[in-house]
Amino acid sequence: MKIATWNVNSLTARLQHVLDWLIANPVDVLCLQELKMSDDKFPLDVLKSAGYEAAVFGQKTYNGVAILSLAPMRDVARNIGGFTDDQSRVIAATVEAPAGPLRIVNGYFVNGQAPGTDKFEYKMGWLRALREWLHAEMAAHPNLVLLGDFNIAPEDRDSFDPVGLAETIHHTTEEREHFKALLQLGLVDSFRLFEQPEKSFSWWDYRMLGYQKNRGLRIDHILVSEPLVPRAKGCIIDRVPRKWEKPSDHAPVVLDLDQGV
DNA sequence: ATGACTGGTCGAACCAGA
Repeated sequence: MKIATWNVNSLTARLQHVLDWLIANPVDVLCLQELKMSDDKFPLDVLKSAGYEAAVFGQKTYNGVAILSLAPMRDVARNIGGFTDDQSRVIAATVEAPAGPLRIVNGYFVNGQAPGTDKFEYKMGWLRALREWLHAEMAAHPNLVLLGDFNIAPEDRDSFDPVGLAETIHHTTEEREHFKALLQLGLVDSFRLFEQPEKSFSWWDYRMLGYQKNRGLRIDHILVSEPLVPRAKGCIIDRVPRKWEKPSDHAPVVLDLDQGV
């Protein structure tokens, strides 16, 4: 089965791209971020016609996340348990897969703007709360996938300019420590389980020909809990829709998960 | 050095993204 994540930068602007991409890539689960729409605007019907159930946690103008799934979902949870947040950034659901239930946790992590700002402090508090909540979530759900737009480039090789951008947003030691702390919970960065091209990125700035010059960052990730590691068959970044007209600035990331034995 | 693009909200220039 395949599980994907894609920050679409407005589902209103990108609905046709999502539908076109799903026809070419009929993944079992697609996690979306930055819907930029309230729940009542969510295109449930058209996605249903495409074969997908949806669990939605929208927000007007900013943020907003959703899980699309071919199989029914249950136990849908919104935002980080025990953490009060007026921004819609996390949705979780359990998907019944052939090899047993999978807990899907879809996050649109805080951007954080720049170290020293209020937004950066919000990012740090948010990441701390996420980790604490995930600790319990993983105990309850051994087969767990944490995926989405992390807004963290975990290592220097995940940035087009690690020296020039050292200790700037997405590259700070503090953010990277938070990423490592997620791994220490028992999660594995599935992309790095496999050999990958150098300069693999999932986001490119719209400005200054960012994509054409491959000036990007790898900030969209799919982490899997340890029991799922032997089932991971591949993880790729699909740059194709980034070349379409009026693209999202992010590309989808796709994990191929074996059915298991 | 700062700007650059893009989407949303408006109903003109913002904010926010990364």
